[in-house]
Amino acid sequence: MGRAPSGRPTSFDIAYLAGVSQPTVSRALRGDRSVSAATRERIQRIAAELNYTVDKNASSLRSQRTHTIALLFFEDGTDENLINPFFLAMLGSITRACANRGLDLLISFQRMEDDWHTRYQDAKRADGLILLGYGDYALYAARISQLVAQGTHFARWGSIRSDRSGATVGSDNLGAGRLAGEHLLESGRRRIAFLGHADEHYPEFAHRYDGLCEALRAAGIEPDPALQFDALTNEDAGYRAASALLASGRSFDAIFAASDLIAIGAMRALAGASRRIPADVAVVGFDNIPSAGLTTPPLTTVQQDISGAGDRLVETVLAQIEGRDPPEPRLPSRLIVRGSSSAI
Amino acid sequence: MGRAPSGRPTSFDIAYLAGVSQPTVSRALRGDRSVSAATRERIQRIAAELNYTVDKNASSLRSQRTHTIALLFFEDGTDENLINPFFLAMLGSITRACANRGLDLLISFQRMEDDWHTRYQDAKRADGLILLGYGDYALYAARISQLVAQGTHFARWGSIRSDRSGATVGSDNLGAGRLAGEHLLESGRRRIAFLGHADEHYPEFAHRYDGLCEALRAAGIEPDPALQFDALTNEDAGYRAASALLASGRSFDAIFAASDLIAIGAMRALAGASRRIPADVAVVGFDNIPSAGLTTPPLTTVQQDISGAGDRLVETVLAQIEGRDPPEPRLPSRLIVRGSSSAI
DNA sequence: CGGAAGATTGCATACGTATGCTGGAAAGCC
DNA sequence: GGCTTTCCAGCATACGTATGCAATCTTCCG
Repeated sequence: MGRAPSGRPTSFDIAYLAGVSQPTVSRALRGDRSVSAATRERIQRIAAELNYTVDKNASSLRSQRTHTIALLFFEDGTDENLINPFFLAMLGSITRACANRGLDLLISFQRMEDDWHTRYQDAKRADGLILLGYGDYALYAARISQLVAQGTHFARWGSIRSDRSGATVGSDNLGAGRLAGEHLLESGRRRIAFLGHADEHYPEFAHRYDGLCEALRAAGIEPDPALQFDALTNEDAGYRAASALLASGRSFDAIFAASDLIAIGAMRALAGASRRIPADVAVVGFDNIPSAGLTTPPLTTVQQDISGAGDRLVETVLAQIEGRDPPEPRLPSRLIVRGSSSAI
Repeated sequence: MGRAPSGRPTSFDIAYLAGVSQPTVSRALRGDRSVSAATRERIQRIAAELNYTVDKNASSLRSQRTHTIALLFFEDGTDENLINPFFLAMLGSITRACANRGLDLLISFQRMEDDWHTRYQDAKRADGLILLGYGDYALYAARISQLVAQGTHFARWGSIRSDRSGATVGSDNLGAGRLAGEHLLESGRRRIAFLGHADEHYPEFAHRYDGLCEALRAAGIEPDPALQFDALTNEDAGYRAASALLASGRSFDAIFAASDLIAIGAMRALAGASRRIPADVAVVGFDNIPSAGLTTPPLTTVQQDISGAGDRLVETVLAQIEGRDPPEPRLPSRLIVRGSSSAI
């Protein structure tokens, strides 16, 4: 019945010591009911004594299940050394969600141009993928449909309205935009500028803008397209967008920025132009990054449900793998009111 | 010569199509010189056409090398949902270092109490470990020697003077503390308080304090132990430590905080007590987290060589795995001077 | 032209686990 | 008591790759 122990223990060693066959060990350790309780306990005890652990490689090879998820970040070239703080928070949440389910997490940063779409699941490294990244949506839309075509299990963080194919999980950006808009309207603002791209290349931002517009219209105000300025999600872009807004000469009494980093850049520009916040201009950001509480004045912002997001993303991937129905993909957000948007 | 292709391609399928044996395919794809250039190219072409990728599980099982490193974060209970920004930056750097070397990165957050010391390398999931975490050093010193005893390959981020066993990579905390001290002395400060633990439980902080003391003595000033206040690395602790300092009634004209988070908390306390920064009190932090540039006034701080750190950590683990000599473990830091510490 | 060295490739097998199938024993049923 | 059913465990094998060794073919040299 098997060979004697030697070196790092294998299931054969346990089998030898327990006086059973290797398959019985395998079954016992996975809690298979077809092993009697008595032998199961004996085997588990011996395994514990020997500090035995199942070899993941052998196990994955045989069962074709890795119990691992690969998390793929990507950013389009910019910010080589800095990671978007929002994604970092997300990373924490995803890690926890995986740990809770006994999954391992592989992590990798990708440039948009890499062939990330094939590397992990094909190499049997992971059972599924989670995709995370800002950037021009059009650039990876093609990759995504390729993933769908290949039958890759994946979930992605993004805007839900824009792609029905593939499993996308995301905040209710439309509702969140409306929330921000209503808050600014309630505090008496009427001319609300939006800093952030608002086209189909950046659907998340676009939906936030749409939500703002909805709130304005509901209050009987027709949105002014001239108050929308493009900005990608970093501080410099926010500074430039706000500078352009100031230079345009148009009057405005509030700024809704598509991200906190944009908002922070904008506040710098406003300070440079001696506009007082919130007296002259109210500012609302998006994401509630740690720095948001530290600006002067502290930044009012929209907080996404990050800890829910990790859970939802992991659950969505698992649902695909196991053929279950995916969970609700849309997550609520809430407004964090701070000093940058007090009433006039 | 092997069976015909079916389903996801294997090395047998490639072999069949190329009219060679499976071992030859394996050798060709790994660039083994013992395969003639002609066949190697033919095989590579066919493999590319079929979108073939080596099955990592099978490969790892056979070769006993995973080409994967496991990154283990841990924090002692506090901050369940927030991750220390410094470690996040580190994560980015480590990820990049792994990618550059073709390594995969497994990531996992651990509580100090878990049995992380056995889970990864024993299960053959990773060739080596990187350990990252603040917390009471005494708490995991035992685990670390256990790792060493087991022959686990690992590198850890920490303070170098305090443990010779195992491979520790870290900043030159002593030198960095001296740097901060000299800067404050040059700007005319004489009574410099230190906020952060300074005992053997937190060797990194202790060495920063030691560096400060060295600088003081070199300037002919005997350090006043009453100006040192314990603080763990978060904002609240900084606030409390600074409050205690203020309440002590002792005079001081500068604060050197063991981390930026502590510094930020301290600045809040100073503002509450109407002490002007830097006119009344200069403040220097440590880490240069993103928020450091956003405080009012912007925080002078010490920047560790994070991108070098990731590289060094990965290299140290690899050196152990491959039996090479480890690289120099000590990394230099530099001072980032901002508004919080201008001359009086 | 014989033999040795070198270059290529194939053969056999190992890595450690999981699982379909078979077989024997115990238990339940009429 | 003979039958079916249930429970438990073993046998055989597959997962896909990497590698020591033997075998073949070239080439080269005396």
